[in-house]
Amino acid sequence: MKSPLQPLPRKFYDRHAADVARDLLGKLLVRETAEGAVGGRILETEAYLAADDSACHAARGKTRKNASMFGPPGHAYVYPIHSRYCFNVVTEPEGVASAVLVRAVEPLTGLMLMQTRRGRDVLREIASGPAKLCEAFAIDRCLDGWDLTLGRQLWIVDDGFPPAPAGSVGCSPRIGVTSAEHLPLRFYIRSHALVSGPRRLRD
DNA sequence: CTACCGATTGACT
DNA sequence: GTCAATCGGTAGA
Repeated sequence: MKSPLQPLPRKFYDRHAADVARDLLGKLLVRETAEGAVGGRILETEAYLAADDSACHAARGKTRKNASMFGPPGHAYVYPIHSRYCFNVVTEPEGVASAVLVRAVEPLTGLMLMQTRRGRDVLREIASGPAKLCEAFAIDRCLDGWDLTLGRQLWIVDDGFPPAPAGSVGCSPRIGVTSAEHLPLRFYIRSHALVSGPRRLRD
């Protein structure tokens, strides 16, 4: 019998990024630091593909910034943008550079700590957005390349929460990208108040 | 070295 | 809805 807080195995991530993005919905993101533990359920993801995806950071080859994407699946890819951070999980075998951006989670544990880190109380301002989520979970450049299957510091678990039924999962173009903007690679829990973006992209 | 720009957010109309 | 702040990464002189 597995522990309910067992990290997702590497094979979960060793698949096409769009499949991983869809299947991450409903999983639990967990973060432990000296300040305490926080956790939240994943509500919204975006896939960035290894092939035919000009919006993927790896589309123009390997650099120091995107090196984690070229590594093994199940590791974090954390990058800075606009003076903030975004958190991805690396997918597909080593050398196939694809990833899934986690855009929103529903805060479940450690809400007070997250509110303190964010400097805000309103639930929708805690982790409804890729950079908001990183601040609430204290995810920064130090965690770029972190192995998410170790089950410490930062990992993802299946806590038995029922998978989202097909009808409750929305799919749309990715938010904020300026190329390949038509590809339907964003996945989210429909009509959930804590999904990021304008209202029309939430239901 | 400089110039440009972005997988964002928060403040404002 | 609009828009500016902000700064690391990248390309190019």
